[in-house]
Amino acid sequence: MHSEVVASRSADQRDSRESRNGNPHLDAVSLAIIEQLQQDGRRPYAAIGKAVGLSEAAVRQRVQKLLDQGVMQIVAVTDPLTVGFRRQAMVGVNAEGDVEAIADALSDMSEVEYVVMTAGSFDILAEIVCEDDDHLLDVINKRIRALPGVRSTESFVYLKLKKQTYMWGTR
Amino acid sequence: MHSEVVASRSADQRDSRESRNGNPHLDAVSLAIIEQLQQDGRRPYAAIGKAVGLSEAAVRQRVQKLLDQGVMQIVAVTDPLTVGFRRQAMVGVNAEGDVEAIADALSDMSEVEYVVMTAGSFDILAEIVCEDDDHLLDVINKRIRALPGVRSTESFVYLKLKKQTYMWGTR
DNA sequence: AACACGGCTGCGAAATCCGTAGGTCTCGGT
DNA sequence: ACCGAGACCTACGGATTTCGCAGCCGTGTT
Repeated sequence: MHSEVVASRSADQRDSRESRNGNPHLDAVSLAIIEQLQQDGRRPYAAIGKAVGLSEAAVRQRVQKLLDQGVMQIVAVTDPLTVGFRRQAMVGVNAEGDVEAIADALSDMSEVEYVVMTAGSFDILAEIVCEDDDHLLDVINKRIRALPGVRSTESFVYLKLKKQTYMWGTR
Repeated sequence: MHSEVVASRSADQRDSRESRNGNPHLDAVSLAIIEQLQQDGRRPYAAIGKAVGLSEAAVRQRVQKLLDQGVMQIVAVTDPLTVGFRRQAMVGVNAEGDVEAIADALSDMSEVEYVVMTAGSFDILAEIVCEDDDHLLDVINKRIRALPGVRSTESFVYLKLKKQTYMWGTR
């Protein structure tokens, strides 16, 4: 049937401290719960409990804790194209000075979906979601390049999205 | 209070065909429903109904349809770091020949979270999620560079994730 | 030993979900 | 003009789920 996760109780309870990097530690059962919710964010607690070998209430408490801790969130994700956003691009940014401040400024823009500081020939990568070419042009040229400290940018306009998963932790 | 979406009934019902690009058309009410679920994927239908001005059953039917059509999915998303993936990178790929086939090959790799074909100095951008440096190195050098048609790659190792939203359609 | 703490179970009440029947409006065919 | 099909909504009762809480059990501390 569905692979039960049998976890010795005592082992579970020992594992509920923080690991050294300050992140909450996740045991096998919590990972299994996350996997269930990655398949269907609305799956009932009782069904999850049956799959991972826990009571409904226990699953509910764990899920609530994972949400509170910010380990996961349960959200609707959409295909941008069907929601009316026809132009997307990844923008590589070269910056000088306070790079993190620039990353914060990018994060404040609503058209910017994703910001990450990187090592390599770009200091920052930012994903932009726009309604049309004019909108995209405006964001890149007028707003991003105008930020103080931005030395140069390079844009990669999306032609075709091939894969997009939310399956972290499910391998 | 919370901004009600008042939609003239007749206008709604007219709007439920396919738009010319084959994508299901979304009216204001469906967008409002999506917004609600982007804030909390488990929000009860009745609460959503109150917010968007529809009955519980109507919301339920719309949500089901949006899921069936693939317009959205309700899933748990996690912070990769807390789930044990410590190294991430964006890889830009230059390719020759059948670029789409290469993108497909990348998509088949479980470590590859995100693949997009682009215009610009890279043909493909791929996001890699790995457990450690060895794993990352292995994926990039042994598996990606080994693909026939891959001319060159450039990697951007993630230093700090600054923003990651799932708020498409919410502006 | 006693106690605090974290985590699990069990249970009853409240809230939610689900299927379905029935109404309205629009469009298309006869 | 009329009728039927289809899309979408509301209403409603029964099944299911969620929720809060009391109680229990290991573990670690004093």
